[in-house]
Amino acid sequence: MNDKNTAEDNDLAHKYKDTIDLPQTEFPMRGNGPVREPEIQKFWEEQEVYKKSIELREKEGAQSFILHDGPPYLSSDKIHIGTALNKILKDIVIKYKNQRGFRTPYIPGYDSHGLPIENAVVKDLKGGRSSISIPELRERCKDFALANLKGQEEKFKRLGVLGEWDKPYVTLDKEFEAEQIKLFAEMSEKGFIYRGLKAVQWSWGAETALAEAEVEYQDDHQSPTIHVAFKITKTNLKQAQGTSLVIWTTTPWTIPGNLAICLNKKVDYAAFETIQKDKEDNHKENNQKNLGKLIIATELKATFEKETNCLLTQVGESFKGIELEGTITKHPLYNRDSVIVFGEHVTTDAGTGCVHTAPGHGQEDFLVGKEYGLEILCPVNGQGVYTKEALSYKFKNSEILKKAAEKNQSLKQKLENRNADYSSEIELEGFHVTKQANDFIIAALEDSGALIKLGRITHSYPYCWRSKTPLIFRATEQWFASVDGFRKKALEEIDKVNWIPERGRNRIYKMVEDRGDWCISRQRTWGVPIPAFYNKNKLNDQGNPDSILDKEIIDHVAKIFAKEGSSAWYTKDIKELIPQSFFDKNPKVALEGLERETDTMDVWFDSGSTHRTVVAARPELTKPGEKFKPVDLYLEGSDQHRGWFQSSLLTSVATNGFAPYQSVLTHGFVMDEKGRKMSKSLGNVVDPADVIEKYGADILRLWVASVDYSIDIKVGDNMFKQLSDIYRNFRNTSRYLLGNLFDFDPKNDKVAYKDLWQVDKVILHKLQKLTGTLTENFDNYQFFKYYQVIQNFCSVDLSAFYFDVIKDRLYTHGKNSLSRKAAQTVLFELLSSLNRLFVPVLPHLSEDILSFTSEAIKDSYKESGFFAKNAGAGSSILLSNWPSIKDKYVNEELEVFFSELMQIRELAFKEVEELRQKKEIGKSLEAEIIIEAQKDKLEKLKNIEQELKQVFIVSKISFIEGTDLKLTAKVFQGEKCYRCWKLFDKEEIQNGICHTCAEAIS
RNA sequence: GGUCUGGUAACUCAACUGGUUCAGAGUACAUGCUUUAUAAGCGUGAAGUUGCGGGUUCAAGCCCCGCCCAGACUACCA
Repeated sequence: MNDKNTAEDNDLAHKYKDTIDLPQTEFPMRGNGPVREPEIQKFWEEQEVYKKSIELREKEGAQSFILHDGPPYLSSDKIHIGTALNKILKDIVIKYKNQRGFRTPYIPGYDSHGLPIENAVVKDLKGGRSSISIPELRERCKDFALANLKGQEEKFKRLGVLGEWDKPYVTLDKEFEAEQIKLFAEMSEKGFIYRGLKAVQWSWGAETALAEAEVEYQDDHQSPTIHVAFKITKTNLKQAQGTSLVIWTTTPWTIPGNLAICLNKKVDYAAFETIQKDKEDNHKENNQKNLGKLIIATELKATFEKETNCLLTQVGESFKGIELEGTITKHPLYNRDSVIVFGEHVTTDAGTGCVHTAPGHGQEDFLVGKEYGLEILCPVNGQGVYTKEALSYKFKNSEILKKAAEKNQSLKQKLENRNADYSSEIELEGFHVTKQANDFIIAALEDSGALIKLGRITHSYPYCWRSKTPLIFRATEQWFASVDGFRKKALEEIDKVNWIPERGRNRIYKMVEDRGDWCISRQRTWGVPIPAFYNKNKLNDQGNPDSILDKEIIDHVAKIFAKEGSSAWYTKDIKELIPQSFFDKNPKVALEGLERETDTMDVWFDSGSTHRTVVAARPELTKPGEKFKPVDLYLEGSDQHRGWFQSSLLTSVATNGFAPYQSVLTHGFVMDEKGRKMSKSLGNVVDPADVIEKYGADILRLWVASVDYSIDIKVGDNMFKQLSDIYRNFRNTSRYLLGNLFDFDPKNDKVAYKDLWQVDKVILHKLQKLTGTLTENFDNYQFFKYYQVIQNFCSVDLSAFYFDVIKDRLYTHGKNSLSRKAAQTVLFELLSSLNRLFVPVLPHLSEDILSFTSEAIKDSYKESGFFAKNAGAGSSILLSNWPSIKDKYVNEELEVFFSELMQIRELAFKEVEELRQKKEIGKSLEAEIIIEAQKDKLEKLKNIEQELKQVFIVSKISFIEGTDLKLTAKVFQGEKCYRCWKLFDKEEIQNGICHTCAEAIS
């Protein structure tokens, strides 16, 4: 081991230290994103980089690449990590495509109408929603939405997302609304819009019908369960005479709507003599009750006995359900028939095999009711309260009702408010279905003797996503888009779209194939009004005023909306909303008999119409002189298969006849580090704002680029810590490049390819390959491959290999030596490429790198195609071109040479490491490597002896001819050059330094 | 409940249509070196029963069946 710490050592080392060419740069080692990024973003804004990025490409005559933004919802001014992911993915695509020379307008959008906003606003109203007028309420909703828009916009910008932030699209824009109802009119013209009665999922909490998307199921819903006997009053089947059918239901409040009992034609039924044991009274002798003969499905006998505490004894032959055709029973509460019908949905999984059927209160019931021509009776209003049609009931035993009222205070209250005597005839009108009606009906059934058993069940039940109240089924009149009218075309179009990943195609295909008609109307205030009128003087089949949906009127209204916004619908006189020409053409319609529609459109219709209201309407998004065509890309979370992708597809196919997009890319959902869903209760929610505050936006963007977004995406602090390390590696790689290029002027210093060393050529080759791979990865939207590949290049090829190997040349060979300039030539190519390759994912880092790049190098960029044409001096890195592959640097042969070299290097390092472990050496320059190899191989290696020493970072290599390749290392007993630190034979050192060094400083 | 997707080292990803040897990289970790990228850099090392259990095959991380876990979508039990 050489002595290191003598005074002489220090003197000499100090003497020569100033003569070596160490890297020089101010580029900070740490990114300090939280502070530095906002500065960079300010620079982008001041430079109007977004605007320039479009204009420069336009001047080049570029093709457009249109990524149409799906609008996030404005219910909050914060953004979710999933939204951040989405926006960053979009921005990566846009930035990349722009670098590739495309004209890439990006117009951010916002979804501003709908229930959640309305609810939030109403919640803050002191006097409730009725305390202010509709236009006032709408005004507040608008303010609320726009305030949130400001908040979200700020956060999106902070992500480094570039776009038309000054002119985003918002679904509440006047022009947007005007175009939207025109689109609606067009669908109506084509016969795709109709008004119909439907059993819809109804939220009494929100007083509206809900779209499928707005329904959520709760698993722990508790319901009462009742077994109820319906006396048969007329039947042709002998076994059924003098018996009752038993139904089972979990919604007692639907009993007033009962019009039928549904059986399965093929299921076996039988009448049973039924004895019920009274549980509480079972010591007494008299603890049994004879319930008479009851009919249920035979298969359910045991279940029934258990559930109702009964003992069943079959009477007579069993029979198929079909044999009860024509049978009539009596409603247990009213003097009304309940007829027997049949349906396939009746199973023997649960209940009694006899299904209580209220056509106004259930999907299946509704369909069966229609099939059998039953009245669609729905005695419940929008608030979930019985109407007059629910009739009345008089208790024989008023004690039963009294007891029920004691248990249910709200029922008691209701009864007392009415001053009702418990024994009088009680109108059901005014009872709320879940709050009072259930208990009342149960009591009434008990009183009438029809109630066999009351129980409780915990099951999953649909709830309103906003008001969190249980849903009911209600048959109501609604506006629909008839998907049947264009389903076939829509499916054809799905197959023409490029779905990324491919399975997205199957998903949306099946959804569109199976879906029913699209219920478009919402009984809400905050939305685009459905531009329809009702004629009180003409009634439809349901006895309701006839509806008018007329293109001429809508076009007229659209003009008003375009000028004043859609609130005009509520503030203007009807007279102003309808053009005179309409009355001229329809002389039978009188103005006095008309009422305006109060429903608004489903918000999915708002966003689903953006291909018309935004893409076709904004000149930036259509190429000058070009007709509207499907945009290149929609990019959203996979939940949008049922949402935006579908609503956009449907409205576009219905009106344009084609899909609004050529490609659709979907990403998965963001989970926590363990792959669990994020939820407030688990406390595992990652807030993008926190990440930015702690690590900066580039780290967040790097995370986006590092994960396979096609499946579930995990996120957590550990990941960000690791990403920071990778980021630091990128940063230090850049810092090394900048530092060692401080004196390099590409104009004068570039070294010809033939004068480069082998390792230089290898790296240039690898850089070309890297560029090729990354281009491919981006073209295929495989960002995580980009991340892996570029990371590997920076740490393995550069940091651990090339940068280490060329240090001796850079630092000691002399400022203007060919070998130093050769290495710098490569570093220059690396800087020029990497700086731009970082852009899509790490724009801030890229800008930072450029700003610390020497003027000489920046000058050379101007003419080299580094930037978009005409980008001008002081340009942002965001105006750069994606690096292209330089064929002159591609050299496949070197690839083989390189991998061999790396293998040998590995062997050498292992040997050297052994010496180090034995404490015989410190740095590898203190070692000598002895290579033993076959003659021809040995010759090859001998030829590049100088280079090999650099590659192994040792001071000497000896060659011995042998059979197999073998490397050994030993301590090199030489003298140290105090300038370059390599060891030499004693006689080669003069004044403490070697010949080469002496030459370098002479 | 149904359909679909995924499960490879602590983390992010590899392993072409089943086939070169103990399933590979990077990061993290351990450890040594360096003080000439220095709040940096380099070397070396350990780390995986490829979710579990069967099966097909000369051969399975990859194909088949079952199960477990996670997620998404969809439906709803009257």
